[in-house]
Amino acid sequence: MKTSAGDIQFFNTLTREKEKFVPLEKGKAKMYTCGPTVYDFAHIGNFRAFLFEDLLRRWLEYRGFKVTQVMNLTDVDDRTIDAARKLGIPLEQHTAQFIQAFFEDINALNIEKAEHYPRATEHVPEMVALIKKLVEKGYAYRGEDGSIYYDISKFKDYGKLSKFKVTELKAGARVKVDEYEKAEARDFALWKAWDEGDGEVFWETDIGKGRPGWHIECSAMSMKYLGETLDVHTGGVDNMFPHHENEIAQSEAATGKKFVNYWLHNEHLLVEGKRMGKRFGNYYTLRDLIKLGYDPKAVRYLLLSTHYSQQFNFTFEGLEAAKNAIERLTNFMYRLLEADGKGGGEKIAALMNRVEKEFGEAMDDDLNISLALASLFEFVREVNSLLGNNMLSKEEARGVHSLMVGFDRVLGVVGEVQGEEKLPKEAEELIHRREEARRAKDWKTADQIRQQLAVMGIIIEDTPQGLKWRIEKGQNV
RNA sequence: GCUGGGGUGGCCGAACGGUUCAGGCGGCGGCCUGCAGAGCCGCUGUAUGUGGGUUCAAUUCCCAUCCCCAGCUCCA
Repeated sequence: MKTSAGDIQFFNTLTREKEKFVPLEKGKAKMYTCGPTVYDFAHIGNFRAFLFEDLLRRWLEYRGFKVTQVMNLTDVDDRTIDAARKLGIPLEQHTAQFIQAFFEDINALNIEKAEHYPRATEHVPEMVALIKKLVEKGYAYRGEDGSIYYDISKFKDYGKLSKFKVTELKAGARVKVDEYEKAEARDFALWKAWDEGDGEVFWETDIGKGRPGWHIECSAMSMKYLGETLDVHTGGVDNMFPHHENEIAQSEAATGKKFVNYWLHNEHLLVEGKRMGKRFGNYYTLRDLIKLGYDPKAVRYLLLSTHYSQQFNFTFEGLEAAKNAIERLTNFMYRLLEADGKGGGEKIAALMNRVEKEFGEAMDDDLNISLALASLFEFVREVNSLLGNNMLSKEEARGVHSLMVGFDRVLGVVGEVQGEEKLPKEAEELIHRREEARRAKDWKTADQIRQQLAVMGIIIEDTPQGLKWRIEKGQNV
């Protein structure tokens, strides 16, 4: 059975084909994952992207790769400046609270930490250096307004990611020619000369007073932390053009090297069939959902359970289903801890081999999570059946448990399942009284006590092997 | 207009030329249980937008057609 890395395939936007993942350096994966623009709370559509990136990261780790992930925090751009201006507070003060909120949210969603979270405002010198290089090489020019633009006609491969033809863009009806003073409408700003709208937000640099354009931060920061060429770059489909296209243009023009080997793009989240977006007002933040009583883990499961390249329609019905699916997995983990049966021998070993193989092959195939989950649930059902027949020894159950923990290191939805929990004294007392009541067939008292314990967050179950209890997690939500 | 992604059972979602078209959720019934919970088993009537074609065989390939969604200068 194959459990080693080497067979992972990704759908590469650059080639529009599934390709075997071959890293630059054996056993290592360098990824640049698009992060948030911190002008407001991120919504769950944003989190779909971050969850996809998390799944990708976790899968590479599962396959033994040492991952170096960079996630940028865009803390200076038109929107952050506008938002701070409207509130009349300094830019840093405005973005700080949303950076903090962002980390709280990804923590709640059990998203693994990236190695680096570079902020645009802290990398202006790197960006300026890159822009200077592009000017020197003749890829950029200064416009009449003092801003510096990238001349895409100089970059032969422009459009290779999004498959747009430059000439068509030029003639495109929606190009806003008035927006900037550009020699050609399709050129984009590398450096924006200060104007009144920027207020206090500007840097005095060799290339003038102003601020960086949007795209340059990703080129500069990925180079700084990952080198001139990286393995994987991810982001939402909306960023494919122009953002990622421009990143390629900037980076490859500056270095003369290929910027990214594998481009992965996640599709959008829809709400009631329409794209979720801040400009449409039909969005939920994670905080909204938590306020409504939903577990962030359910949100995680829901957003993860559909392949990243599919548009996904968010519904509360789906969220409910996700919650129940996690519960099934969690219950399974508890049952494993309690198992103490005769032993299933060959059967359980075969089941474990199969699920490990199927789960792995599915995930290797461009993170086919649906198929991976299918094999996982099938496994759960079959092992549950063995458990029901008391056919699983303590030893075997422990083996299954650690296998499941391994899967959950990828999925991140179950979390710690503790066997040895402490029961409050009064609860112990109540359980004792209930047992007595049951022995006396005083069902009314027994049910009353069970209800009382439930209010305390303690779940009681009567099984053929005797009474079982556990403390309900997430009572606070 | 140009460039992409889709249309699969009550809902969500795999598979993509061939054993019964996974799996989850929901519903119903059964087993177990004092009841409940968990779990297991069964069922959820001919599920692949429509019309053609290729093929021994199509959800899967081809053609046509309808519908939905997205991108097209700063929205993940």
